[in-house]
Amino acid sequence: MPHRPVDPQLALPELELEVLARWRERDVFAESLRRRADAEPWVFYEGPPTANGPPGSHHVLARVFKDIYPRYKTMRGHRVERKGGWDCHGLPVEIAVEQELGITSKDQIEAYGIAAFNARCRESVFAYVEEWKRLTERIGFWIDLDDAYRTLDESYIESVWWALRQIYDKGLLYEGHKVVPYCPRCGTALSSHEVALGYRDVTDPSIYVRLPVRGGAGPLAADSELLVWTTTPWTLVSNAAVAVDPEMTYVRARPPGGGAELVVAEARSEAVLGEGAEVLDRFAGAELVGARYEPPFDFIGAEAYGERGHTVLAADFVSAEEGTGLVHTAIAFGEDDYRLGEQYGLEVVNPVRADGTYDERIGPFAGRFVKDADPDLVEDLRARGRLWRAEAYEHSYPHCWRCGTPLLYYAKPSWYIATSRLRDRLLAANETVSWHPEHIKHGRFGEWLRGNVDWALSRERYWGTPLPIWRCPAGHVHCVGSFSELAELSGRELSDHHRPFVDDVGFACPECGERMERALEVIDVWFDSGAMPFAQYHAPFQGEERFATQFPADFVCEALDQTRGWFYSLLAVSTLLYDRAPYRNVVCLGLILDAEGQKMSKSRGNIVVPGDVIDRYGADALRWYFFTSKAPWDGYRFSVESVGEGVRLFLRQLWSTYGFYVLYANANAIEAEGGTPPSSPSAGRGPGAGAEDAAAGLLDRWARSRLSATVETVRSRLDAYDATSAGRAIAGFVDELSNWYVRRSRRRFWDGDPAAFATLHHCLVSVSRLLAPFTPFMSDEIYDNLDGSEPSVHLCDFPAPEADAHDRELERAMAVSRETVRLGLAARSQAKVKLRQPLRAGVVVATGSEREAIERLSSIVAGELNVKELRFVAGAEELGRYEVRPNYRSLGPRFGKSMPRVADAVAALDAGAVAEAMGAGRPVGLSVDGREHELSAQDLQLVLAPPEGYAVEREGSHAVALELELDPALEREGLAREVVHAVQSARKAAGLAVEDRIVLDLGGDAELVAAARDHQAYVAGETLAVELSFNGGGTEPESTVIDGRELLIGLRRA
RNA sequence: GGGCGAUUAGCUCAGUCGGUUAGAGCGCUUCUCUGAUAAGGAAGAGGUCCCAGGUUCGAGUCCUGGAUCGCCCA
Repeated sequence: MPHRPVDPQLALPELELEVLARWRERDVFAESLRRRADAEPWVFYEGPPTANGPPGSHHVLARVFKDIYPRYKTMRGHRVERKGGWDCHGLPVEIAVEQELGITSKDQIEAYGIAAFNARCRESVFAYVEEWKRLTERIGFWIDLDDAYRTLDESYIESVWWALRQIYDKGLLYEGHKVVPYCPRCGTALSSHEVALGYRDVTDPSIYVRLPVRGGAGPLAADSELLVWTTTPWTLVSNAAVAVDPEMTYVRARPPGGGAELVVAEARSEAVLGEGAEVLDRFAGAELVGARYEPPFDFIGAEAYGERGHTVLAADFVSAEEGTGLVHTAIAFGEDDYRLGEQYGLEVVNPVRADGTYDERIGPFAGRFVKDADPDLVEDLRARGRLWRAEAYEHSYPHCWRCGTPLLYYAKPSWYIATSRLRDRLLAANETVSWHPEHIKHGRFGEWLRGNVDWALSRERYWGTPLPIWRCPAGHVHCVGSFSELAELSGRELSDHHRPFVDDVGFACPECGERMERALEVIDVWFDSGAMPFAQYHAPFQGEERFATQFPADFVCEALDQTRGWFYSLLAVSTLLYDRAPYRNVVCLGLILDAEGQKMSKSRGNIVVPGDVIDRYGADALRWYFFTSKAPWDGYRFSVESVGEGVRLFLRQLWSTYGFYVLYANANAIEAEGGTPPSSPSAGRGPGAGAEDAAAGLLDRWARSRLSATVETVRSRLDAYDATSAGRAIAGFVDELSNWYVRRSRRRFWDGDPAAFATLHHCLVSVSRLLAPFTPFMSDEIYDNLDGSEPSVHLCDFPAPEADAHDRELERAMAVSRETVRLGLAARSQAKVKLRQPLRAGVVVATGSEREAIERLSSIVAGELNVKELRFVAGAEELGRYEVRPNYRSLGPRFGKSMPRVADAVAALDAGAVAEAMGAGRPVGLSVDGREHELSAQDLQLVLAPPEGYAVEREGSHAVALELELDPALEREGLAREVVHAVQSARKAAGLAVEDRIVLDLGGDAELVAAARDHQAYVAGETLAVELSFNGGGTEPESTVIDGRELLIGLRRA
């Protein structure tokens, strides 16, 4: 047999394991790279995961999308290196290890020992690496994990040091203050990631504070008071300034109950002062700028902040949605405050100690925890008449996720990269990138870049790339750019540059000769991953040539949450070093939710384990689901069941079509053949085959044309990173192949028509190549069995459209014909006449090109409808009436507001006359509002009105009616078909193979037997009976009832 | 609180340049076809296209506001 028999019971998981074994045995992945060794590179970057936990469904999602495009591009002729990567550093790793060790603070880590702690971290990040490798292979993700980059490697760290030195040399690396969330109990700053864990709804005081101005100036009177709002009274002791929006309108108003004039934003006046405040003046915020006022507390004088202390400043963050439009500003305790202070040169004054208590400067409050002092501070304000109003305010506020202490926002020293100075360059680089979905580019990502602030690089942690900064007591700074440089300076060689080993390496300051010590921080892990384009090759120390061909990437792909993560860090590092984008195309994947739309989480217990899906439906099914069920960036409602549907619909349909081919190819001893089908499809058949053969040729041509069109679509969609549409186009073609081409060509396969085999073979092999990037397992199985001229489909080129195969005219004709069949079947169903009963004629209403199209394919239509002939009528008169409708698309723009009256006038036209005029190509006159207009054919649509008393189905401009009257000959033919059907069932029940010949004997109802006798040759031919007799069904007949008549069937293998 | 996205049949999703009768698959009911198919075909039931305004001759589609959900950020 030329082909392995195909098990109709598709067992994908088992099949895939066999294919995997074949890939290993034939070394297919490596071979696919070798064959493209000299081809033009197409560059993929792996965004490194951390293997300190098992891979989940979202990882599988990312990995299959990371797989499909490289496979596609490889087949299109590119060399696509696929170097894996592992992200090894960072706080999440440290936290996991802390949990393992049962410790919760930095003190405990240091007591445990940094070296030992980091050793645990090093182990932890590879804890699940074998599981990752297994799953990666199992889902068919081709990536080289044996040569993966690892961010903890010495070579990787050295490249990162080099990059930081470049940035330092450009003057973009500096130490500055940043307001960070800080836990006073744990004594450490928290990362944003940690802060996000600890938001809680709390009630804080919400107070309005009066700040009397010092001397009236501009619109202010001498006794005016500024009104500010805050929910953190404890920060009032270090009030440095008041911020206003210079563009906003403010008022000076006397509140309803009298008293001093208060200044608030006009928009907040009523809400804050109450109804009936007497407005004395209106002015822009700009006029307030520079005014001096008395601070809420006197503990710290204006001079401590500098020249502009306790004055009104213009700011861009003032809102009039809450508060008063005048914002209390404490430089040390807020992000906006701090920036404003920087902008106006205000000094940072922080009277709060590291443990969260006031220092001695705050007199009576010294030593108290700031949050606890809130009520007393408010009381103090009230006693001094400085409180306008106090309320309770409910909002979400961050707390330490470990100990529950409310976090304080503190200005702390930290190392920064001045990315904000490169904002325009970042934006320019972003312009060169093609984002999928597109809205990310100028939406989430673009907005983020526009709001770019300097990159806070340092972390007071342990497990990370050490910051290569050394300082001497005189404040000189040296940034080390390589290991050899450090060795030269210090005279020490390290085999591991992690903490703590690098910490005690010191050297003499090149400027002053004093000993330089390392700044103890490590760097943000995101910088690690952002450095991967060069660090993965240890460039520029090694691998510089490889880097040159592998930068920038053509393609990266991660989940949406990486916009501010890896997508940003890559772009930032690349822009800092090379002033260009590190990638050309980005695909952003959405989130995976459970079947109810809930986020998957361990606590909800709704995690879908990828292995479960794969064991049940296979990796191809899972991949197909991710690729085609929806646009990947919209996210998924994922469950084991949801994957099953795609299997049934598509993979089984393909498998069944493939199985059909193999079954009959083997039965007819058709050899595997690679090439295209013969140009003359009916070649080899006897003379005078006639219309049937012509139709067969048209079906073959149609299949090839649809294939070519599909190839074109798939290529253009994949080129646009739209796997969803591409996959759906393939599914559409497979459906047409199975439910139309094969269905209408079955007889030819039974008869062994080489043209049919060649066509289907060509289509299936092409589909296997189209599908290779999507479902690499099944496609390779089909390819291997049907073609096999290469060791794997993944070593083939991607199909190219065959320009000469594309016959749009034929495709249109087939579409109309299929529509006609649909109408005819509906008419049959309405008349309750079985399809096995032949009818004399189908009457088709169609004109012009539609009629020509159906006529051309009439034997196909007639065959499918089981009618002896197809007749055509041009007019509707015989079958129904026409209605005429306006074509809004063409008439709307022309008539505008008169359109409703045009529609009325069109409805009033005589449809018959319009049909006649249109048929003759004459314009149709129309009178609207007393004026005459001429309408052309394209302005009007003729629609068939529902007829009465016919078995007719209509839609749009054409319809099909069936002649239902039967004569005895037709009835007998119908019965003969029933007999054939019954015998076929009996064959199947007896377990015969499709090609088995039989000896058949029939008996039972006289009319059935007579019908079979009448059509003896037909019955014998259809059932492969080498002998047909009518002796009552033999000795042990099977009995079947057809329309109340008994048929006795006796059959045995010949 | 800010930014981004989503909301169309019981479920999962299409819906082109704004065009008047909004589709498919799954599921359900009834029928049908079958020398590949757990498939296919037909009919039926199933819709306030999230809500409210607006633009327009005409809005699922465009604009504004709101609701709900999700993500990112604060």
